Amino acid sequence: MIQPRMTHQREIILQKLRSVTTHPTADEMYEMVRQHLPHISIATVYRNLEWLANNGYAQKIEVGGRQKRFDGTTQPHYHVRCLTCGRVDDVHIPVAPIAEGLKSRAEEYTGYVITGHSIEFTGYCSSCRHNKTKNGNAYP
Amino acid sequence: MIQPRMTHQREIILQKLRSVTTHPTADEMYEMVRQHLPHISIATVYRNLEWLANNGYAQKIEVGGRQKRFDGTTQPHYHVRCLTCGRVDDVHIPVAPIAEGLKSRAEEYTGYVITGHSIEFTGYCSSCRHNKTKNGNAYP
DNA sequence: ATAAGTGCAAACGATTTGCGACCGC
DNA sequence: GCGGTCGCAAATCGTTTGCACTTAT
Repeated sequence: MIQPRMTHQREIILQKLRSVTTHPTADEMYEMVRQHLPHISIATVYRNLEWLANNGYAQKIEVGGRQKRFDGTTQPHYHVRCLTCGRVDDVHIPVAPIAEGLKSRAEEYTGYVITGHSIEFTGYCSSCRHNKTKNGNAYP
Repeated sequence: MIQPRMTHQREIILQKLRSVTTHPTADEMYEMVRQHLPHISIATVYRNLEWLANNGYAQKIEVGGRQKRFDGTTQPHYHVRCLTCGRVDDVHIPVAPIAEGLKSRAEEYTGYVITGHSIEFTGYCSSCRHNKTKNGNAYP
């Protein structure tokens, strides 16, 4: 039986994650947390983000792009990702009614037992539309 | 101005990709193509899959899991991923009517210009439900 | 006191890149 | 022949892991 501990590092990581509405990557979290805990290791950040996600304190979101992102919110919702700058924002469309319709249809068509779904929108955020200074499209 | 060439490697890669209904990862493609071109390099496979995706011959699909997958089909559709074995199948739900409703609502809520969306279902495929021999849940 | 958690550095898996040789057009 | 493409090996990027040391309970 595991006996989880609320360490100082874990506490700060969760607090920082909840303090933002963005969806930071592990290394963005590392930079944020380092301001309070300068000696923290990137491995500790990864381990704790994983732990927080597995224990219902946060969610790990696997959207397009190379890095995984983390979300301090636990209720289900959808995401938009900017194709220019890579930022990920929430889409506050009600999930439940959509989910019902999709789930049953998907089960019929595929023979899977469906346990979840996610929707990722892609497009251009307002700030990227304004500064047309293309940044090399780092996030295709 | 670029002058793309249909090299032997590119041709075989596309042909192999179109010959399957699965959604192979780059290294699965490498193994498949190697049966015909034993000296091909994994780098060539990556470069060509990227090229095919960027030039409308295939799509790169970025679902959960560590590796990206490729799809020889270019018309839009959704995917299901098995949480046990990691396989990805198509979900033949009509995309257009769903897309319209979602797109406009997402734009309203976020201020993004939405250019696309993808839906990924997760669940358990029929063969994984039958062999309950858990394989360590390699694909969370 | 004990086992969960840490920091560090090294290992890892997936993908990308630099470069000289090669081959479609 | 020119320039796009190849194969190879090395480099890079994000993430995970082994290990000796801390620390919360």
